[in-house]
Formats: sequence, structure tokens, C-alpha cells
Amino acid sequence: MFFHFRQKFPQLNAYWDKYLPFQKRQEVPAKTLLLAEGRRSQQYIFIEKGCLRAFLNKDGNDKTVQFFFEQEGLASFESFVNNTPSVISIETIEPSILYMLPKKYVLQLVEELSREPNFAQMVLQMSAQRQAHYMNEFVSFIRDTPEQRYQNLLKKKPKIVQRVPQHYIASYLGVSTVHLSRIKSKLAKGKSHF
Amino acid sequence: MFFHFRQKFPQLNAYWDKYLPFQKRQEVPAKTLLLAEGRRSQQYIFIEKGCLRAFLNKDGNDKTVQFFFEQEGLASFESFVNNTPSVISIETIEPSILYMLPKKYVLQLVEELSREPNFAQMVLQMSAQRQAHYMNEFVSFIRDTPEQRYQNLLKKKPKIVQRVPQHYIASYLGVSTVHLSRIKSKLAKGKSHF
DNA sequence: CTTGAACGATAACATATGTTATCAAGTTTT
DNA sequence: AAAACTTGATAACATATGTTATCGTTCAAG
Repeated sequence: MFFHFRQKFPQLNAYWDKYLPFQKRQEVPAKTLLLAEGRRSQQYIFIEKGCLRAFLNKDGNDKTVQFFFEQEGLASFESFVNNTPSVISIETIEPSILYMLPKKYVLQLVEELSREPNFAQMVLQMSAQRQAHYMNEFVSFIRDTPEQRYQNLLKKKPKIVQRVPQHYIASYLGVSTVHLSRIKSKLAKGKSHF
Repeated sequence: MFFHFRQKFPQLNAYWDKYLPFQKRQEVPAKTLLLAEGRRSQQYIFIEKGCLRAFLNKDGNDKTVQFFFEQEGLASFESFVNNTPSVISIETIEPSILYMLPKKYVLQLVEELSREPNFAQMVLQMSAQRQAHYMNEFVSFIRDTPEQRYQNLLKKKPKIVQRVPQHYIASYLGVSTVHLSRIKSKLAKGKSHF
């Protein structure tokens, strides 16, 4: 979480560097499960290369809630703090190179950070931004049609559409693979009209 | 936000009491718009009596995202901190008695609180809990069928089903009023089988 | 008391979306 | 190179859900 905000809060760089040595580098193949639904998150994950997804399971077929790419970090922060079982699973989509920081060090880092002068303000801003992010995802999900959401993806995050297999996209949009195909062919027809 | 945590952090009571005088009591009829989509949230709202809903508009018909009742407080916290336009609207469902604390005082209160010894820890916990809450709402929305969500409501928040007109429930579940009726009649048939 | 909203049920029909099956092309494994 | 798997498109059919319209009830405003 905190590492996302290095640009914004340069004071954090020192901490980041200090905990670098405790990160474990790991190369993992595609479809490696990194966190299973129901387990407690045990580490912070930073992606050097590759791509992951967060998803949840429903009667065998799963729903993707978020994609992650190079230079992004992730952790179920609320699972750390509340020590609750994770409601989502995390796995690699492509073969990936990851850096993992065990929970122990994350908590230790937070403890150190909490003595930084403006830590409270930072936390406020961070959580406000994260909330805004989730809120927007949620709003888009309940307000927009799958077709609109797909066009949004194309426009705002073309990287996802290019790199990620279609069935993950479908599960992210909340439709079946068949229906996503229909959406694509419909859009293609629309465009060819000139 | 912070007032939700009085039991958990009794140190907050003093602040709460201190800012009581700045709250404006207000009696409003049903269907009063308190915050319009696109505007910036200007106050913290505490409900003494009545019931509100947060919703967002989509081509004329709206989608309810949350209900609020007596003794609950609400504010678009991220709108305060980020100073961004709200993505949701808030209105009363029943005639209500509210206490409003203007944004100015909320920020002032946060400023004071940030000098509390464990403020950072409190913020961490609060935001972790809120995130968990939104996450669960989101997960339930994408994982469960409308029928399951309705049964969940019945079980976990019967108050909502009893007090809130059905079309708001329908818009909360993400279905039309007609379909909610169908769900109810189907469940009723199921139950009468003895 | 009467009138008109607001609320909720239901039917009939239209549309959106899921499911299953099949085919084809591309990749990986053996 | 052959086999197995992954990915994606498409058709046919089934189901879920939306839309519109109608009706009865309740409840508040005149």
C-alpha cells in the first residue's frame, strides 16, 4: 500500500530502501495461486514482471475483480490490520517475477512509519484515495452495461485488453465469455460503417 | 466517520462533545436531496430520526447503494479529503431529524484529532474496516444473485425490508421492481410448502 | 369524504444473457 | 511431428430479467 505513494511522500523512500533486503524475489509460472480465499494475507507483493489478478469464487466459476501489472504492489491491507480471512484470491496470469515482503516486516514498517510526523495525514489521504478508487469501480459496475464497461476498458486500460485472456476480461466485466464475444462482434460491426 | 468509533475509542468522546454545539439540527421532509451527485460534500450528517439513502443516477432511474438509519452518521469522507465531486447523491426516504456538522468543523476536528497519541492507528483501523465493509458489499453484489441478496437482507437487515419502500430495495439489489415482486412471490411459494 | 399519489402484485411480451456444443487457430508438451 | 491444451468465435436453445400496462390497496392532501 504505502509503496504506491513514494512520489507523493518522498519521506517514505528511506523506509522502502530499508526494507528492500527483506523482500524475497520469486519467479512463478502462470496460474500460480498466491493467496487463497479464506486464508489470511501473509505478505505484500510487488510485481517486477508479469501480471496478476484478484478474483473470487462462486460455484466453481470465478469473478475477477482487479488486474495488476508491472511496478504495482498489492496486499490485502485490511486483512493485515483486521486480521480477517481474505474474501478474494490472487493468482498470476502470466509467468511473473515478484518481490514478496512478509507480513511481519510490513507491520514493523507500519509501526516505524507511525512515528513519522505526518503519518496520520498520509494515512488519511491514502485511504481516501483507495476508497475513491473502489467506489468508482463499484459505481461503474452497477451503473454501466457490460458493453460500456468494455469500451471503458479499451479506452482507459487498453493494456488489459491486449495482454489478458478474454475469459478473465469477461469475468471482470461480469458476463460470460460468449457474451463478451457478442459484444466485441457487435462493436466491430458498428465501426465498419464507413 | 469518526463518530462511528466512539465505543471503540472512548478518547473521542471529548471531541464529539466539543463539536456538538456546532451541529445544526434540521427537520426535513421525505425525499429531500442532501447531497447531489457532482457537488462536493459540505457536511457530516448524523441521523437522529428517519432514514436516508445514497444513490447514483443512470439515465433517469437511480441505483441505491446504501441505506442509513437512526444513530448513524455519514459523509463522503473521501470527498472531504480529496476535495473531489461526489459520485453519489444522498436523500431522505422518510421525514427525518438530522444533525449537520459543516465541513469546516469536521476538518478542524480531524486536525485536533491528529494530535491524539494513537490517531494514526485509529485511522488505520477505521479505514481498514471501512474498506472491508465496501469490499463485502461489492463482493456480495458481483457474487450473489438478486434472490440471494434479498434473502441476505431479510436475514441480516430486516429493518431495511420493513421500513424501506420496495422500489428502493429493488434498486439496491440491482433489479426492477417487477422482478423483486417475482422474487418475493417465489420465496413465498417456497415457504408455504408445509 | 373524495381524490390522487404512492405502493405493490401480476400478466404479456421483449430483450439480454447464460449454457452447451462445435469448430478453428495457435501454443505448449510430449 | 503428434497430442493436448488454451483461446476465441459462433449457433441454437434456455433462462433471467426488463418494460409496459393494468389493477387493487393504502394513505395523505384537499
